[in-house]
Amino acid sequence: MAFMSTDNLKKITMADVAREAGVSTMTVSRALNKANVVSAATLSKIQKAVDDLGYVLDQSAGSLSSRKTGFVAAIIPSINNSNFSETAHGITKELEKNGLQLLLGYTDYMQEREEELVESLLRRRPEGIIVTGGYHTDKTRRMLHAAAIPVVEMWDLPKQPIQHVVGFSNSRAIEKLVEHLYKEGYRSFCYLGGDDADDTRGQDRLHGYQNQLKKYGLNHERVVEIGQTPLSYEDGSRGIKIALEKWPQTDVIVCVSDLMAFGALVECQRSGWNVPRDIAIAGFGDYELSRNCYPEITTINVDCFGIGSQAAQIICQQIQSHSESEFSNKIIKQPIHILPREST
Amino acid sequence: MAFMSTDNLKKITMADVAREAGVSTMTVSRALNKANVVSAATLSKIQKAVDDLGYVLDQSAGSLSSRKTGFVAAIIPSINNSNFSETAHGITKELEKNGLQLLLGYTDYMQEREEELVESLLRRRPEGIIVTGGYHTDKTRRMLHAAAIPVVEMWDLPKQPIQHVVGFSNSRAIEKLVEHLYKEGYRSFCYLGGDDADDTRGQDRLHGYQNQLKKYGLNHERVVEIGQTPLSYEDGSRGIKIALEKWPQTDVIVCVSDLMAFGALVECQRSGWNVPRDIAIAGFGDYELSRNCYPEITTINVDCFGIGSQAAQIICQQIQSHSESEFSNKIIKQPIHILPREST
DNA sequence: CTGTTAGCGCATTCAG
DNA sequence: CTGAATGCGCTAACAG
Repeated sequence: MAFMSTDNLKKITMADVAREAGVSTMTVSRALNKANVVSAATLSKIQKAVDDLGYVLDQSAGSLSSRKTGFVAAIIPSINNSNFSETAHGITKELEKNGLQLLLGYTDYMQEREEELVESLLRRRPEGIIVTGGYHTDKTRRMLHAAAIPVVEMWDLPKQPIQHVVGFSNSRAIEKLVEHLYKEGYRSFCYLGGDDADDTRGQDRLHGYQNQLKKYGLNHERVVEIGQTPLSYEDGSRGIKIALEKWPQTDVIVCVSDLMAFGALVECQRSGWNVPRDIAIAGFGDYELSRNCYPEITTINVDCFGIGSQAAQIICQQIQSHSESEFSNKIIKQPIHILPREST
Repeated sequence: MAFMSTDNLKKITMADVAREAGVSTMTVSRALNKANVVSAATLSKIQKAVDDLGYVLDQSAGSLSSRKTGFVAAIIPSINNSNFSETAHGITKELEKNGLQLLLGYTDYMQEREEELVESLLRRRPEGIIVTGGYHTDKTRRMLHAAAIPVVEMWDLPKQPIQHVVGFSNSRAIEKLVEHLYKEGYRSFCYLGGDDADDTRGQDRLHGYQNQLKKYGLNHERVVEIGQTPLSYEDGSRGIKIALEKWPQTDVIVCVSDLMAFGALVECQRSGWNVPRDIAIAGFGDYELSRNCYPEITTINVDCFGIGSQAAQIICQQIQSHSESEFSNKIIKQPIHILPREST
């Protein structure tokens, strides 16, 4: 590639393009915004000018004028090795179709960070916002309300939804899993989860576990709480050792996530315990991993990608039909599927 | 929570806050931008007005005026279950410290999407941009140059860097791995990779593999190319079956990624082949998984998080010391570590 | 189909 | 430490 000159460093504006093409800036604006309201002749003149000058539209100026930023904000706990990355993918895909750009914020599982993230994202004037879970501070709720934009809560079924919801009941999911395992004949249960009070979805899952066992009159107190979110393999490995030392009669271990379940499974392989003969293991989340390990892990499937794309769809609809629609709040309950596999 | 009234739906601007606090908008602006140049008395008046009105600063207007958007753009292939999510995390963390917001774009491993992504991100007037790899179309290069902002290429060592680089040689990494395996005594190699010509880093890895084997005068033609990026477990499982059918004498399989390696490992477990006794397996990327499975997978470590945070650091430095610095391009070569583990 | 006028909501710059 | 005037680069609204 030839040496690139450092000349045209001064910013090129729409006015430059207009002058070059011999039209007004308004015509350039129309041409560039794909409004098919410009004659073919002028369009090509403008195209040429744009190419010659290397002009790129300045949306930050445009959105000030049009009061449409084209941003949608989303807040998720983490993007690493978690179900939420699938959700982020789903959101992005859907927004892309509508020409919207995602502004992503991570809390790193620190609930208290949500408030500041919401504020800093709101400064960008997104046209909609997606948040994870149903637990928010009062100030957060106030800010979201004042923003007067579509809000979607996802990954849970909040008791007091802000507006729209795309989620499922984490406790109900585990109840169904326990029910399934009970029917399979398991009676001596143990639970592996995190020790993080902030992880509200984790807490909900534990409650679901305990509720269901109480219904059966079974011992629901064999619970190992170990590790901070994001929980991972090591926590599962450490957890199962503790569990089986304390309660060697356990025949099935329910894990708060597939990652923990896999860690537990690997620990069994190392220790020469046969899964599921000696001990059965179940997880949560239907990670790609859990259907691609040996033995495959019994788990609960939730449509992570679908949660994201549906949440984004709601935002897009609300933006287009700019109805105030206080009365059309959508509560979308995602289906949950128990996937019995080799590990139980 | 009490019923929320739908009244103050009209946008609240800085002028409203100024009126409420009995000062000029300029003073409000200074107070809110943390410039400690406002008297304590007026500051608290402004704070009160902001709280009462629920005002949130409008950065999209501010950045037009100040010519600083506070955005940094980054383009990565994918965020799902890949090393790049760690890199995105590293970028975000570093930008956060500097009060910058990441604008993320995914190519989904489609090289041709980079061009349109660059253009749409540049419309947002980011103050810097980070791209993955060193292969870009001419138009992309032109746009990046014309943008006159800091550019970092990462995850590779381009022959013709645009500006700054944070990366490593993918081919050199595999050469080192093959060298290690050779010293361990392996002589009958096989390679498992994708069949995607677009995956330039994958191609580089294959070349490294073949180069090193040529040096040893060993057969370098046992290559199974299967699956599109992002390669995953299934590709590894299918690949190792094909490989061992064709070349049963193979004693070590080198995989383009840990995910494929794990898929291959699981296939061995299912088929009752002992790893590493019957067949050894090595991967690439040092995924958390590969040190938490059984047997642990020999792999190549690259500091994914560090690549991201260093790339972001360079951007931040360049933004602050707004030097044109055509001559201070940083080429940061990341270290590569071979991690011998149980699978070889 | 195209141009003109006005202004989006802030921060820069210069005065006080 | 505070205020007034001005304009960032673009698009809405209207007129032709």
